[in-house]
Amino acid sequence: MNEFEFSIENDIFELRDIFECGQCFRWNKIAENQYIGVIDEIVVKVEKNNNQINFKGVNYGEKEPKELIYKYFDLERTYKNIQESLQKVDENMRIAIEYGKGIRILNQDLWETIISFIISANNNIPRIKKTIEKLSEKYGKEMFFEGKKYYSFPKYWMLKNVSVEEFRELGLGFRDVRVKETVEIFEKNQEKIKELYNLNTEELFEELLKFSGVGPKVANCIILFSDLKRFDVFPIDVWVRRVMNDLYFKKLDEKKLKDNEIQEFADEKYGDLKGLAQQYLFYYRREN
DNA sequence: CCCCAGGTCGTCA
DNA sequence: TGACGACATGGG
Repeated sequence: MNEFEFSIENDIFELRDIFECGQCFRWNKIAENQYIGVIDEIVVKVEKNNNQINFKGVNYGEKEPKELIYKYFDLERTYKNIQESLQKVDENMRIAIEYGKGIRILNQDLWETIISFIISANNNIPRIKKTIEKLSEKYGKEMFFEGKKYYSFPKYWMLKNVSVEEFRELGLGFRDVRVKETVEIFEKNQEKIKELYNLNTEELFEELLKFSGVGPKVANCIILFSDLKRFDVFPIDVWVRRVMNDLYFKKLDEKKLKDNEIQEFADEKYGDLKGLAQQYLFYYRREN
C-alpha cells in the first residue's frame, strides 16, 4: 500500500460530465469540485480547479497508479478534434456537445464493465450503483483512504465460490444467474477473452452476445465504455430511443421506432464517431 | 394499486 | 426473423 498524487492539465475534463453521464457506477461526489472512486485496486480522489486536475489516492494493487489513471481517463486521446468533427453534423449535435463538452469516455476494466452492464438491464442507475457497491463490499478488497473504507470491484476469481442464492441476496434480482454464468465463462475462457481485443467491432459484438445477459444494447455499452474502446457502436436504450424519436423520427408512439431504424440512421449520420455522439445525446436528454 | 428503470431470454408463430 | 410476456427489485 502506498500513496500517490499528481496533476495534469486538460481542457476537456469535467467531473460532472464524466462521472454522471451514465458510463460508470463507482464514483461519488464529495465536494463541489471533487469526486472519489475506485479504479482497479486504487482509491482515487479527483479534484478540478480551472484547467488543473489533481489525482490523489492510495494504491493497493500491483499496477502503477499513474499509468492506470492515464489509461482509464483516456488521456492520450484528443477530444477537441472529435468534437469539432461531430459538431458539423447538425444543430442538435452541436447543442448536445455544448451541454456535455467535458465528457471523456472511460477505458474501464472489461470484466467490471461486463458485470456492471449485465446488472444494468431493466434497472435504474441509482439501484445499479447500489448493487455494484454491495457486490464490492462483500467480495472486493478492502482499502482505506483518508479515514474511510473503500472496496475494489472483485476480480472474477474472487467470485468463483459464490452461489446464485448469495448473488441474489445482493439485490441482483433475476440477473443473479447471468452473473454466475459470466463468472464461469471468465474462469474457463481466459485466452479467448484476451483475443477479444484483436477482433474488429463486428466480430467483437457477436462474441459478446454469447455471454449470458448480454444482448445488443449491453454489448455495445461494453464495447464503448470498457478498455475494448471502440467509438463505432451506438447503444440504444429507452433514453436514446426517446431522444432520437423526439429529434428526428417524431413517431407518436416511440415504442414503434425499431432499433434497426435508429442504427441505420446513426451509421449514416455520425459514422465511426456514433458512440461518442450517442453519449452526448444520452446525457443531454437524461439531464434536461 | 399502478408504472418505470442504460434489456435479455425463452417461446411461439 | 419478429413479436410478446416474464423476469426481481425499489422508487415515484
